[in-house]
Amino acid sequence: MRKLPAKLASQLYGAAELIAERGLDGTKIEDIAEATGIPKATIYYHLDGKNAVLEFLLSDLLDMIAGAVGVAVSSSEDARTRLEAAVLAQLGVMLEHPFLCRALVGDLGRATRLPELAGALRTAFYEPIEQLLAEGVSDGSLRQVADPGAVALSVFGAITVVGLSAAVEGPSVDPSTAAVRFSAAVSDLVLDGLATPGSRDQRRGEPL
Amino acid sequence: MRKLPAKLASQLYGAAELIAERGLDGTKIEDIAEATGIPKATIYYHLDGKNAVLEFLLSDLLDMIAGAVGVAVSSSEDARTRLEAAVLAQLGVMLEHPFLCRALVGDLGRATRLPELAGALRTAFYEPIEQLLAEGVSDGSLRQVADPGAVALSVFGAITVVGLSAAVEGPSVDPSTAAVRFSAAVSDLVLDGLATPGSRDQRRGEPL
DNA sequence: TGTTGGTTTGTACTGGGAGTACAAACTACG
DNA sequence: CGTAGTTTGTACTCCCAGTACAAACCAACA
Repeated sequence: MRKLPAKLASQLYGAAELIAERGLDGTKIEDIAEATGIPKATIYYHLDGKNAVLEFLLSDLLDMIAGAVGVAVSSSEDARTRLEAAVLAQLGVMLEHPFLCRALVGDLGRATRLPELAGALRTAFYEPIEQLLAEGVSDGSLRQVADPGAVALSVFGAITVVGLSAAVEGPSVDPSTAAVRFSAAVSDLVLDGLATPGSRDQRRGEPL
Repeated sequence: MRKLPAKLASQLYGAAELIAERGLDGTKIEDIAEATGIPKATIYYHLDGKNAVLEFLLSDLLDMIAGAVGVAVSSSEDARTRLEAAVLAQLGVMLEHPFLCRALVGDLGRATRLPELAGALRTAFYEPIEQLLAEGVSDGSLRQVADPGAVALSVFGAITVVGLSAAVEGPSVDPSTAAVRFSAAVSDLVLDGLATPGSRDQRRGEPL
């Protein structure tokens, strides 16, 4: 898979909506050719088939997410603040690209079975969070939990599902406003939890 | 799609691992026939094709989850406690059926495009939580949040992603122990949050 | 026992679409 | 011009889902 020329790359995005709508299987190569204006023969000249089309689109999305989150995470604030920033960054990118997100949900299975993508998925979504939780414990802005791995996974799940679900609901008029709204909800949950002060009865000994 | 006889139904589960491993597309009907011992012609006599196989398997999984969560939710405890029970119940079923879960992730797109399943998915996963959060506010065991819908979605995401990821990691030796462990982590996060007491600086005015 | 109606299964076929082969045209650069 | 990469149309091949159908099988029941 040689790196394909910028022009073709940009045309390929025209296929995202199609794939999002019908899934990769429901989308014929001919359809992609028609939607993008790139003839079938040319597609096959550059890419190794349908999967490669999806792989190209999704790895791009994952790069964007990883990039945005990376920036958010590397400020000099405390970990708690950076976590909020990371949540916002991830949701921002996701809402900015609803079709890619829908394609991702739709062919998640195939995506996880494509080795490159599986790794990129981890890098984009999961690792920054895991990292941040650890740093939060060090700098005292986040509390220690019993099972950091599982908790990081939960946080990752909370963010991602909100983002995907928003994408599936359909493109929003104003993605960045929506991102702010959703990220507030997620951060609220993840930082402060749902228990009322009165019902916080079984903490593991740290003072209230 | 007439209701298919119990014997065939049970045989069909033999296809779950196959589908989980390779995805529905990577699985030929002939493979399913071989794995289950049900000849292709018989499969087609009862089911409307490959999708129907998946649909059958998944709707069963979703029923199990909806059932277990339903039980957990309908005790007479306060909402907070029932939420914990629901988390445990959902993860319990998911870890009990890793192959079905993997098939679900793998063909999530197709699943959401199958109208019956999309509804069942919502019923099994999302609605009970949404309900519970509302009840928690009434009975005082959970706090009020600004955007209940988005928060419910986050909680749903946290649970589900943990479950799916555990399923993808491979079947565990002792599913119910694993379920307890994971549900503890999720409940811990969802109820108490990650902020340290010192950093709880921007709550919306409710007293600490 | 024969008859009827559903189920089971093997075999052979059809059709659609992914991917391939290939040659002709086009482009760029020396 | 010549050489090398790219673009594209056309015409394939091949695989596999789904269908057709007929023969067997298995009740129940008169």
